[in-house]
Amino acid sequence: MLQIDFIRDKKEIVLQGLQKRNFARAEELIAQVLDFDQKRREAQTELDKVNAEANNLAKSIGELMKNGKKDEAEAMKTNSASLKNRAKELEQAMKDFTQQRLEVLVQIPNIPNEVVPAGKSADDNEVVYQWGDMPELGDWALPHWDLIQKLDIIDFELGNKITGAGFPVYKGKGAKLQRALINFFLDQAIEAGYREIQPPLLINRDSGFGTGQLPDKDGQMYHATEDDLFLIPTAEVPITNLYREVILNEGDFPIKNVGYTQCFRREAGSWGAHVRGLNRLHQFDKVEIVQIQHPDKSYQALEEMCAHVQGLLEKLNLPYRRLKLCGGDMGFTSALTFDMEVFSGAQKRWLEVSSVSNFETYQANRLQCRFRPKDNPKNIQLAHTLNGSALALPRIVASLLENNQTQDGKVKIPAVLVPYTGFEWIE
RNA sequence: GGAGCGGUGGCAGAGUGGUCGAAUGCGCCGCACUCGAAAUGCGGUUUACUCGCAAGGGUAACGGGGGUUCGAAUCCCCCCCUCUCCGCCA
Repeated sequence: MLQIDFIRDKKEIVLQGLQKRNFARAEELIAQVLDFDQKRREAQTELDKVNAEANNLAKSIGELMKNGKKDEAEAMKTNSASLKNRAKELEQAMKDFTQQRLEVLVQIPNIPNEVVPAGKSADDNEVVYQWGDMPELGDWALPHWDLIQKLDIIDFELGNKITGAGFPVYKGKGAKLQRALINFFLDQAIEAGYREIQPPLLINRDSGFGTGQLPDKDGQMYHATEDDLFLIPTAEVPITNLYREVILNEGDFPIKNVGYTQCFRREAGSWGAHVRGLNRLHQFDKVEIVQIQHPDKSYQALEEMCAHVQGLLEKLNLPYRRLKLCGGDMGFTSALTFDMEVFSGAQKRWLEVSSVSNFETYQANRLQCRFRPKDNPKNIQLAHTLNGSALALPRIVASLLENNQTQDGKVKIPAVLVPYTGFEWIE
C-alpha cells in the first residue's frame, strides 16, 4: 500500500498517478484516507497528553505512599480514575481510525512509474521488443491439446477423475519434460546469481497480506479452512515474505532469490473457449525470481530480470515479444510491469509466459521490509521489491510442442533441454 | 491429538508490582592507546507513532488480546506460537 506520509505530502502526484490507471475512486478514497488520518492524529495527540498526566500522577502517588502520606495519596486516586476513562475512549478512537484508514488504504493501487503508458486495457500495451522467427507450420499443424493426446504425454481426463478440470496429469516424456524445464530454469537462475529457495506451499494470512493477495483477492486462492491457510498462487508470496518485518543493511543488497513451486489458482470466472488445454490451469509449475533492492537500483534490477527471462526464451528458441503494460492493464500492486509473450504456432496466438514487475515500496510497506542506509543508519527506509516468472511452464510447453512439431507427428526437443530430458524427440 | 516447559532488545540471558525501554555478556559503531593490529579502557547502540521551523519534547511496545491496580515485563483470564515427551505417521 502507499505510504501515508507520501499521500499527505504529495497528494497531487498520487492523484495523477491513479488517473493513469483509470482508477475511478481516487479522489474519494484519498479524501477518506486523509480524513481518517487527521482524526487519528488528533486522537493520539490527546491520548498522549492524558497518558502523560496519568503517568505523572501515578509517580506522585507512589512517592506519597513511600513517605507514608496515605491520605494524600488516596485523595489523588480519584483524579486518575477519570483520566483512565478518558484514555480508554481515546484508545478506542485511535484503534478505530487506524483500522478505517487501513481499510481504505488497501483499496488504493500503486502509482504507475512515469514511463507507464496511459491506456485502458491489454490493447493499449506497448510492444517494446520482438525476437525470433515466426514458425511456419502447414495446415497439418495441431494445437497442443491435440498433440498431447496423440503423444499421450499429458492427460486431462485422468486429472478430471482425480481432482477436476485444470489439474492435468503429466505422463512419461511429458512428466520428464516438466522436470527438465524446471531444472533448466533453476540452473539458469542460479548461474545468474540467484539463491535457490524451496518455500512452503501453504501460507498464513499475514503473508497473504504482505504481498497483496489479501484482503481482497482471497477468492483467487484455495483456502484450507481448518487451519486458515492458503495454497500459494505463486512462489512470489512465500519468497517475498521471507523479508517481512526485516530491517536489512544496505550492504545486503542485491537480494536475489529463485524458487520453483507448484502454483494453485482458483481462476474463478475466467474460463472460456480461449483457455483450452494448457493455456489456463488450476495447478501449474513455475520458477519465480524475486529481488529485494535498494530504491536507487530497482529499475536497473528490473531490466536485468527482463534480460534474464528473454535469455531463457532465446535459448529455447521461442519467438517472443516484450510488452510494457499500460496503466489500465497493470496489476494492483505494480509500478511498472513487462510481460513476455511467446508465439504459439498452431493456435496462432501470443501467450503470456512471464510477467516481470517492480513494486517499488508498495509491497515493502505492507511487508515492513526496510533497510539502513550506509551513510545514515538511523534513517531506515523501505526497500523495493521485484519479481518475475522465469518461467511459467504450461504455456512454454504448449508453444514448444506446437512450434517444434513435425509433419509426421513428432516433436523436437530444443538442444538446451536435451541434457535435461535425455531424449531428443517425443514421438 | 494429550502432557509439560517456555515466548523479554541484533543474539544470549536477568528481571515476579513503582525509581524498568529494561541488568549483564556477546555483537556492532565511535574515540583513546598503537607504526599498525590484537588486547584493554571510555562512550554509544530498539522500534513505531506523535508535537515542534528547529533545538527538543510526549506516548506506546517485554508473543497477541482482555482484566485487576493509582501504577503491570512482573498478578489473573483467553488466544497464538516454539520446544520437549507421549500418541499417530511419511
